[in-house]
Amino acid sequence: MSNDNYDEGMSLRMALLGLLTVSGPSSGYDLTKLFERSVNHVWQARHSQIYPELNKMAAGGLVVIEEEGPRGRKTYAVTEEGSRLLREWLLSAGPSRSIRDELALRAFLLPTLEPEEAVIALRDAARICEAKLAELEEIWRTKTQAGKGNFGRYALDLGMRQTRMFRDWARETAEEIERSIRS
Amino acid sequence: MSNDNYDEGMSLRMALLGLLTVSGPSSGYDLTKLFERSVNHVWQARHSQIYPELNKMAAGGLVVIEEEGPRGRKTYAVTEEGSRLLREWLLSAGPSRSIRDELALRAFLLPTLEPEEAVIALRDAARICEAKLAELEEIWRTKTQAGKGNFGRYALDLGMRQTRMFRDWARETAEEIERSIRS
DNA sequence: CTGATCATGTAATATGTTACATGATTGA
DNA sequence: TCAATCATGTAACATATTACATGATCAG
Repeated sequence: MSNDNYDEGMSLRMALLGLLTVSGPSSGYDLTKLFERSVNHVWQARHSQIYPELNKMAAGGLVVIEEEGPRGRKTYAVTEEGSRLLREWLLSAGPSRSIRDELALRAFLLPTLEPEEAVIALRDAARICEAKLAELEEIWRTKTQAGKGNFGRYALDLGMRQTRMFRDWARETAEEIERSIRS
Repeated sequence: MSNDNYDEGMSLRMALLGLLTVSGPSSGYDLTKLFERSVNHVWQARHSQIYPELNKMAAGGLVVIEEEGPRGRKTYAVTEEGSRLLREWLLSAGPSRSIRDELALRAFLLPTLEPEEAVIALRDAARICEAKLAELEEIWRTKTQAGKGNFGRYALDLGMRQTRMFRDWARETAEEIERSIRS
């Protein structure tokens, strides 16, 4: 039951399987923090969503409780079946774009503002990106020093590219609008 | 009640206010189609979500039923209050990135595959981007020809940049993995 | 012994998808 | 007349956020 032929919402499940695959057996608590530090740039999930999902996954045989630790800590590990499911999902491409990007939506609605105000909002956005980028670059430095493998590195690279791209768009669009104000 | 101090989920509301602002008074049916043809690239909503939301918005005084037409058709228009709310939302920046991007998530999880398979999936992703890019560029051409104003144009530009960025990332990452396979 | 962090969960509510349901109008 | 499209809605379910709730362990 739950989600077997319901392809949406598979994402959280896959994200968890992926994190478990790479980081090895982990608790829901670990996974919550891993989520925040890694996948978070493209997908969010809180502990209140992660814990029940792990229970469902365990019930479905995608993961097993490998060990029980100190304060009720449960360490999960991916099973053969979980591994197979993740692999299949990753290889089944499909041009299915399920995107929800609030920042892009804001961008989309920007032209409903007066040009002067749109410029202010765009400069704001660019400034936020700049800060974000500095943060990501700092992580990049610490990450490439320690030989922590490539997981997260590709995604981090993607995150930095994305942030740069958005910053540039915001700047250039602001300039374009300013030009059109003056003319 | 409903969502007043609940900042998530404000997005659908804002998208509808934005579309109404730009396209003028429209019905739920119109808005559903407008959604599909425009905002859809960054945010999705079905009619089953749009109709109830419009009713809530009308109850909250953000829109009014301006006219009732042929088959129960109701034409909504933005009120002063709705207009003000949209403007405030757009000007309240905040580094709040609420993103759910399935494609990026897949990318993130790629390193869990065998290198050879990851390369295949990356090439696949790049190919999909290429197709999407061609599609967006076609829209760009028809849009910049007809003087339909700047609505959608900034967002379309952003969409194209995003797609290009992702395609390049996929390609370059594929190449990097291939190099590491050979060594 | 005390505050920070580890660790797991549930409840209430909001958001989003699929499927179901109905009927009017238009154009061929 | 009949198929396509216009037009609105609800019901059941899945997904996600916020807040509530509890207690163990560790470091100073």
